[in-house]
Amino acid sequence: MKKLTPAVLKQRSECIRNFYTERGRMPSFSEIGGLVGLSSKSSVFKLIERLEKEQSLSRDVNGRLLPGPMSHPLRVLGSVEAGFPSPAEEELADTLSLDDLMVKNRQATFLLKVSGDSMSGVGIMPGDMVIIDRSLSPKSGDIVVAEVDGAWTMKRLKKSGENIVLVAANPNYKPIRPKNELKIAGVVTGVVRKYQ
Amino acid sequence: MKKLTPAVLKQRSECIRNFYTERGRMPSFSEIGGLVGLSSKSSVFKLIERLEKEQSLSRDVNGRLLPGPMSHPLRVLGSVEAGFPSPAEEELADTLSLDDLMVKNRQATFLLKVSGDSMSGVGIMPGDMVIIDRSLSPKSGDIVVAEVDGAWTMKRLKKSGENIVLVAANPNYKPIRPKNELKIAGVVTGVVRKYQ
DNA sequence: ATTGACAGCGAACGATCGTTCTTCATATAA
DNA sequence: TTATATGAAGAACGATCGTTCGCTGTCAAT
Repeated sequence: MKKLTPAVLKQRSECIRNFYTERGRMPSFSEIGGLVGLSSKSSVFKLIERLEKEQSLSRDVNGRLLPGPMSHPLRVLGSVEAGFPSPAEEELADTLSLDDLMVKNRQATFLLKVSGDSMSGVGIMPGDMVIIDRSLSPKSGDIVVAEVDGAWTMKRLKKSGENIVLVAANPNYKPIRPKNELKIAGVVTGVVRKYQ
Repeated sequence: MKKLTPAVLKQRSECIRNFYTERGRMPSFSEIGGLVGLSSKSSVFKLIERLEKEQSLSRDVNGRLLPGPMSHPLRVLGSVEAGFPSPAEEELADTLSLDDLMVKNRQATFLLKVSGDSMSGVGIMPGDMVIIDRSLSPKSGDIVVAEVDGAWTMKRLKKSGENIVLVAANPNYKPIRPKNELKIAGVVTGVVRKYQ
């Protein structure tokens, strides 16, 4: 048999990962055999042993398979101006999942697409999606989604004593002082934007 | 025994869902028993049958458990100015995972923290994280991370024939015309920002 | 040509899986 | 009261799981 190249190993690892993202669970050894083209479970067993050593796979406390170190890993590197990392540095870097990073309380969280440029001054552009947490109590300085006098807007909340003002981050918009009621739907905890 | 109230049913369902989000896989029947406090697998079996009918759980083609309809759900709602949705609308809305939304090719993707305000004109602020895909071939108009004449920067790429220019989105920065070499590390496919 | 390492196959093992059945206790209805 | 429905327990089942062992064949170095 030919040598098992890293390329082949990676391809097989991706087969397994694809199964996980598509089906929401890890495949069994027999299923992995079918995915990568191995008719013996023991061959799969050896494959898994390898992938474990390479950290592209891990196991539960109970010995069950898990995708990657945990959850959906994304490499996090340094800052742009600090220089670009070498492959060696990458291996040391932390990994995380966007979901875990951005969402604390999944039950109370949802996404909202932004239209209008009232917050473009702080980098929230039309077309962006904002992550909103309903469970947080809004503090002064937070960006909130609120219903003021019948209309829904996204603005920055400013409290000074009893005085409450909603301020846009664009000088073209005037601060709003709610006359009657102010219903705050949630606090903006993050922004995501997708190019292409 | 007392009647099995919908509240209890929901609580047990959430126990299972929590296990999934924490551990990345569905629990076995015995494990579910431990989670919700049932010492018999057959009791768990009946519980699962119920949850299946209530659509709060589903099964594989192979009969394996799946969390809910599918994947890590995040509600996606309409745009801010279109008005805020009622609870009824929420249930109909699509759900998605941030990871699936933002990352196509996980192997070639990583995150980079932005420092400097050279791209603040397009809403990429200092402290934001950009999602970079190494596998994409940079096209004119893309925002790229590149090494020009020894220094790493994030700029917008402009090609016109053989002419290549890197343009900042901040008028304080002058366009860069790479003299010697231009190494493009990857294309920015998204931006995420986290408040608090 | 001989050797050794490696990739894969196939059989067999105990363990655990999900399922079914029977039994028991209790709450509700007649 | 008695009767019935319901929730849970427990035993037993075949099926599948992950694991181990021994074997074959091929590539590469000696």
